[in-house]
Formats: sequence, structure tokens, C-alpha cells
Amino acid sequence: MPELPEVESIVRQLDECLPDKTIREVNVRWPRIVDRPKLSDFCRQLEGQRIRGVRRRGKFIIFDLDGTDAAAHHLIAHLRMTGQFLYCRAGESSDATAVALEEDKHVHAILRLWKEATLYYRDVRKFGRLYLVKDAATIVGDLGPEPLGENLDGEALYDILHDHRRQIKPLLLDQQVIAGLGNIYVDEALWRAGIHPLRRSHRIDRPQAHTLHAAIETVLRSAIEMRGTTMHSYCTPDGEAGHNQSSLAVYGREGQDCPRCHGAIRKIRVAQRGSHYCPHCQPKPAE
DNA sequence: ACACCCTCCTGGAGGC
DNA sequence: TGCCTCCAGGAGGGTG
Repeated sequence: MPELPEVESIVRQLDECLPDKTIREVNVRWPRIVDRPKLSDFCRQLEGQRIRGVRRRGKFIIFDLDGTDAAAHHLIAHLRMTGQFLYCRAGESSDATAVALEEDKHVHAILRLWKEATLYYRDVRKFGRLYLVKDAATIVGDLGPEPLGENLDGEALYDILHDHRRQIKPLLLDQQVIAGLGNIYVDEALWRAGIHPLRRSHRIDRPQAHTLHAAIETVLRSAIEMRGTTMHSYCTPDGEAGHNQSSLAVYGREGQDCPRCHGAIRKIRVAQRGSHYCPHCQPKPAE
């Protein structure tokens, strides 16, 4: 499942190969992948637009476009669980890949670019969505601060935690509160900070909030360095898997040893999500 | 304000 | 081997 580090890795690659490419033709095979506008407008308005750059906001990928008409658009993508972008240029070793992708039943949208390049959107579970809007804020305007941004330090996180009285895990997963964290990195950050996923956010004191902020930063930065975590289907646009899975301390490690205390990792449900933690390092709150 | 449940989807895993 | 059921989950929507 692509979270901030995975989306960041994808965006960095896309921003290397896509700028100045013009979209020649758009082919959508699974119409529901397009959220807005209606499919015919989506294709018509995309065709002929030049890609200026690719950036990330939270888990959203934003393609800044530079159309010929006055209406500059933004193509915005959310990969949800299994979405992938795959980039192919003709005349390279990617030819075999491109042929396979053309036939791939999980490829739901194809952007043909000038010249000879193609961007495929592939998504096994079809949860991902594409948006074409004039104002990116209509999609990403409600997001909380970037966890690696300058606006979020330990103090700011402390304030956020004390603005709510929620369980810490669902709070950190809430994109309106902080943008970009998902199930894997929240579990990892809470383990590093020694905070139980059910702790009430407003019960976390100032030093703990600073520790948690540092943990979030460490977990995300090292995952970006490893180009993301590949649990199932995640890969970058060149088809490479990430390498961060070997660095995970708790996620997906139920019953295995905690790297810190060597006790057994436990898995519980928190807010309908599988949540991994160490009962010894992250003691259950008495609250 | 917050918890909880449902929906969207499919492939993979486990049971028998 | 094969079939069936269950499970994974990001986000949005609805309910209590």
C-alpha cells in the first residue's frame, strides 16, 4: 500500500521523465477509475496538455499541466491500495514490458505521450482514483501538514495531539490531521516512540510528542532512502520494488521477536485496521 | 467529537 | 487438486 515514502519515490521518478512531455492520447478502460470530471471530458481535456512537473501532497500525486487553453489543469492521482504508474519508452529494454502492459487486465488507464513514451496506470483492486481539476485545492485542500515539512515539529505535533481526544493510531491515520501516514508507518513510528496504538492523543505528554515526531521523521526518511516498502504490489514507475520491508520492526511481524526487547509482537484491531505493536515496549494505557 | 460499520475490489491464504 | 470462505485496507459516507 503506497504511503508517503512510496508516493515520494514514485513522484521522484515521474518528475525525471515526464516534464515537457505532451499527452497525445488518453485511453481509460475502467471508467470508475476517473473520479472527475465525467470520462469524456477527462480524456478531451487531458489530450494536448503538456506536463510541467510532478509533485506529491500527502499520498496524492499531482501532475501540473500546461495546456494551450487558459484552463491549466492538474491531473491528480491517489493510488489507494494497489495503484501503480509504469513508464515505458519505446526502443528500450522496456519493450517487452510495454507489450505485456498493453494486454494487462489490471491496466485501467493509458496516457500516450509525445514521443513514443507511455504512462500506464495499473491497479489490481481498482481502489485508486484519477482527478482532473483546475484548482488542486479542491482535492488536496483539506489535508493536514506534511509530516516532513517545516510546519510540523515536535511542538506542533504536541498541539495537534491535544486538539483531539482520540486514539492515537486513528488520529495519525487521519489525512486531515497529518497527510501521508498509512498503516505501516504509523505502526512503525508508534513502536519507535514506545506508544500503544490505543493511547488517547491528549494523554501524550510533551516529551513523548517530541519523541513521536522524531520517530515519524526517522521512519519516513529511512523508508524514502530505501525507495519504499514492498509488501505486495508496490513498485516504482520503472518496475522496481522497494527495499524497506527488511527494516520493519513490527508491521507484518505478528508473533515474531521485537527487535528491541525480543518479546513477541502482537496484532490487534484498531479502527478496523490490523495494528502491530510490542506489548512490552508499548504498554497498554491505564486510561 | 468520536467510534463504528459499510462499500468499493481482487488475489492470496487457509480450511477441508 | 479444487473449491469455498475469509482477509487485507485508504478513504468517504452514513449512523449512533
